[in-house]
Amino acid sequence: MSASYAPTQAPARTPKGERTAERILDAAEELFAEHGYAGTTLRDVARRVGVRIPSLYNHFGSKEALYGAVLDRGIGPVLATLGEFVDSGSERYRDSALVVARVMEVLGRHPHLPRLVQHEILSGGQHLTPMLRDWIGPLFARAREILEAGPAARHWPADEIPHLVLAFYHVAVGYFTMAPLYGQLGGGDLLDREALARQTHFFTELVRRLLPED
Amino acid sequence: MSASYAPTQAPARTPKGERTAERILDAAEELFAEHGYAGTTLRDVARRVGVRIPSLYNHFGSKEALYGAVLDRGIGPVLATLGEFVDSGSERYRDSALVVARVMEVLGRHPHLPRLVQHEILSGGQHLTPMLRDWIGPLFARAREILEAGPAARHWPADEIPHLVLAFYHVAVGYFTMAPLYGQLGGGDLLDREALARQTHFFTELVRRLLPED
Amino acid sequence: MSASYAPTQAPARTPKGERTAERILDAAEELFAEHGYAGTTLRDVARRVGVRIPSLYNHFGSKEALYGAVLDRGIGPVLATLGEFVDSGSERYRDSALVVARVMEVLGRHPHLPRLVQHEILSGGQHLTPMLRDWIGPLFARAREILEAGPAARHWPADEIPHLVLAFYHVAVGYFTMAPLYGQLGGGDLLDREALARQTHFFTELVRRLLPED
Amino acid sequence: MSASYAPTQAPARTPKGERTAERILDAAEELFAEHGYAGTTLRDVARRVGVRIPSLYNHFGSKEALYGAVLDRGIGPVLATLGEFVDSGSERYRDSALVVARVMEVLGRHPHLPRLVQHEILSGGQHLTPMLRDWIGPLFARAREILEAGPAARHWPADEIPHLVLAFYHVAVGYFTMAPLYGQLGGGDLLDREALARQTHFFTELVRRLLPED
DNA sequence: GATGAATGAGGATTCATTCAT
DNA sequence: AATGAATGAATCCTCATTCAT
Repeated sequence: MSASYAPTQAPARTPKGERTAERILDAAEELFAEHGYAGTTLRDVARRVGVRIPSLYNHFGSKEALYGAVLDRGIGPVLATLGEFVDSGSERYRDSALVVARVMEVLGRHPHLPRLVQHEILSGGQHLTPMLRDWIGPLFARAREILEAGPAARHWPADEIPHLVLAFYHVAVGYFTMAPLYGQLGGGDLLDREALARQTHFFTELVRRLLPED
Repeated sequence: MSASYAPTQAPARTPKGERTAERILDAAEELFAEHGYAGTTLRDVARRVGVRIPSLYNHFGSKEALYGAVLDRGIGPVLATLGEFVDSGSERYRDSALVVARVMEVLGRHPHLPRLVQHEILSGGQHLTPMLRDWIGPLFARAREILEAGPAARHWPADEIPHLVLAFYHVAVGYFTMAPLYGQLGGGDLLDREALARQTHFFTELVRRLLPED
Repeated sequence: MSASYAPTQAPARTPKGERTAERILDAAEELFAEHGYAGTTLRDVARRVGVRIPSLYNHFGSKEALYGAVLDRGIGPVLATLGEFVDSGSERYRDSALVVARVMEVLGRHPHLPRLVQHEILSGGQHLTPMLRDWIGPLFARAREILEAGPAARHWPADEIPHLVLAFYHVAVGYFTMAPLYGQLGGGDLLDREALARQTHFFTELVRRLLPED
Repeated sequence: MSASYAPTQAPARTPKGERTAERILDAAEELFAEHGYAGTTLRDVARRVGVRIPSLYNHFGSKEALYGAVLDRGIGPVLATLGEFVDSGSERYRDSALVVARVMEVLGRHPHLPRLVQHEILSGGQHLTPMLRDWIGPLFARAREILEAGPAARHWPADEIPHLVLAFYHVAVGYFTMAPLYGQLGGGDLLDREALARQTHFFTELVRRLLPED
C-alpha cells in the first residue's frame, strides 16, 4: 500500500530550507506570543532557531512578513476549525458540549495562539493579517446569528447577544492567556491535562447554564 | 465659602511641576495601554505631553520607573476598590448585582487599565510591579474563598471554583480590552454609555445564572 | 563702528550646536563630493567630524536630509551668484570676460561643489534638492535667452544655442571635477593659484573666440 | 553558401554561458553608468539579467571584477578608436571635422560609457582599471603633443594647451553625461538622431573656431 | 551553469539615558 | 524644571560572498 511509502518519502518532501522556515515560524510564534510584536527581536528569533539573523531574511522578507506568516500559519487553521462549527450551525454541532470540547481541544493544541491574537486585539489589531480581519468579523457575526436563531433568544434580550458572544470568546481565550502568570503566581499549570479537562467541563457547564435547553 | 478658595488653592495643590508629572502619567498610561511596554517609546510619551524627552527624567527616573508609576497610580485604586468588595465579603456586598455594577463602574471610568494589565498578563507579568503581584494573588485567592464559602459551592464542584473566578475576571476585563478592535471592525463603540449599561446588565444576569441565589 | 563688535558677538551667535551642524555639513560636503551619495557612509562623516554617528541625528533627520542640506547650503549661493549675472544680463555683465572671471572665482572658492552637482547629474538628479531643480532649469533657460538675444545669434544657428550653453557649462564645471584625477595622474594641481589663473585666462579667450564681439 | 553556416555557427560562437556573461555585462554597464560603483548592487544586476545573485559568480569572480570587466569591454574599444586618431596624428585625421565626427559616432553608439568614466573621474579614479590608467594618461599626453605641434600652437599659449585638451574632452563627454537630466528637465532627448547630429555639427564648428586652419 | 541557504560585515536609524546649560 | 547635544547599545535590514546541491 502506498501508505507504507509515505515515511520514506517524507524527507524528500521537506528539504532543508523548508524545515528551517518551519523552525523559524515555530520560534517566532512562541516569542511573538510571549512578548508581542514590538517586544520580540529578530535576534531572539535567530538565537532560538540557532541561526544568524540574516538567514531569517532568506525565508521571510521582513519582521513584519514573518509576523504575518506566523499569524497566517497558526491562526488560519484554528479559525477554519472554529468556522466549521459556526457554519455547520444547528446541524452537526447542535450539541453545545461538543462545540466546547472541540474548541478547547483545538486551543489546547496550540496554546500560544490565543496569546498571539490577544496581543493584536490589545493594540487594536494594527498588524492583523488581512486573512484574520476577513475571518474574525464574519466569525463573530455568524456566532451571533446562530445564537439569535437558537435557544439564546429565549434567554437573553436581542441586543445583549453580542455581549454573550464576547463573553464566550473571553472565557475561552482568557483561560489560555492567563496560563503563564497563573503558574508563576503559584496557581498550578493551567495547561496540563487535568486542568484542561476541568476547564472543558467547567466551560461546558457554563454554557449549559447560560443557554439551557429547557 | 469654598468657592472662593478654589482658585487660590488649585495652583497651590497642583504646582506646575506636579501637573507635568500628572500629564506624563496620563500620556504614558494611554500609550502603555495601547502598545505595551516595549511598544511604547519615551519619544511618543514626550510628544504627547508636549515636552522634550529629557524632561521626563525630571519626574521619573527611568522608563521602567514611569511604567511602574503608571501601574501604581492607575491600578492601585482599582485593586483597592475591588479588594474592598472582596474583603467585606458576604456582608456589605452580598448582593452580586451590586458588585458587578461597582466593578463595571470602576473599570468604565478607567478604560485603559484593563488593557494595561492584560499586556502584563500576556507576557507573564515580568514587569508586574511588586505592589501588583502582592495584590493580584491574594485578590484571586480571596475571591475564591468567598465563592467557596458562598452559594457557588452548591452549584460548582470545589475544584472548578478557580475556573469560575477566572471566567468572571475575563468576562469583566475582556470586554474592555476588546473595545478598540470591536469598534474598528464596525461593531460600534463598546465604551459609550449605552453599551456599558448593557454590559452591566448582561454581566449581572450572567452572574445570577451562574450563581443562583435559590 | 559696529564692525568692531562683530568678533566679540560671533561666539554668542554661534552656540556649540550650530557649530557642530556646520562641521557636519563641511565633512559631508567633502565626502559626498568625493564618493557620491551611495558611496558616502554616515560613519565616514561622523569620523571626520570627530563625533559618534547618533549625534548626526541631533542635527539632521536622516542621511538624505543631510545630503539635501549640503546641496542647499553649498549650491544655493553659487547658483544665486550665477543667477545674478544671468539675470542682470546685458547690462552690468555685458563683458563676457567679467562673467568668466566671476564664475571661476566662485567655483574656485568652492571646489567640491561642481563634483557634488556632477554626481547628481550623472544619476539623473534623483536626489536633486527641489531648490536645485527650481534653479538649474531656469538658469539654463535664461542663459540661452541671453545668448539668443546677444552676439551668439550672429555666430551660431538658433537650434545650436542650447549646445553652446551646455558646452560652456561643461568647460567651466569639468575643469573642477577633473582636478583630483589630473593630479593623481601626474598632471599637477589644477586648483592651485597659477592653474586657476591660467584656466580663467583660457576660458575667457575661449568665450571670446566663440562669441566674438566683432 | 555562407548562409548555411550561420545557423550552425551562431550557437557555437555564443553558447548559452557566454551569452549570459554578455547579458550580465550589459546590465552592469547600464547600472554602473547610472548609479556608480557604490550605488549599484549585485542584486540589481541579477534582477535585470533575470538570474539569481550567485549565478553572477559563475561568470565574474567579484563585484569588483565585474566592474573591471565592464570598463574593459566598454572603454577599451573606445579608447582604442580614439587612440587611433591621436596616434595617426597629422596624417589620416588631419581634418578635425573627421575626428569630431568619429568621436561623436563612437560615443553615440555607447552612450553610457562617458557616464561610467565620469563616475570614476569624480571619485579620483580609485577603481580605474589599470588598462584605463595606462590609456588615459598617454591619450591626454599625445593629444597635447599633437595640438602643440599643430595649428593650436599658433592660437594658444603653450601652457594653456592642456586646458584646451581638457576643454575638448569635457565638451565631448559632458554632452552625454548630461543627457538623462536634460531630458528629465524637459529639454528633450539629447541622444536622439537629430540632437546628436546637431551636437556633431556644433562641436565641429567649435573646434574650427578654436583651431582655425588659417 | 544555476541556485537556495547561510553568514560576517556593515548600512541607516532608534532608543534610553546622561550631562551641561 | 526644561532642553540641546552626545552617546552606547541595539534595532531592522542589506550587501557581497561562499558553499553544497
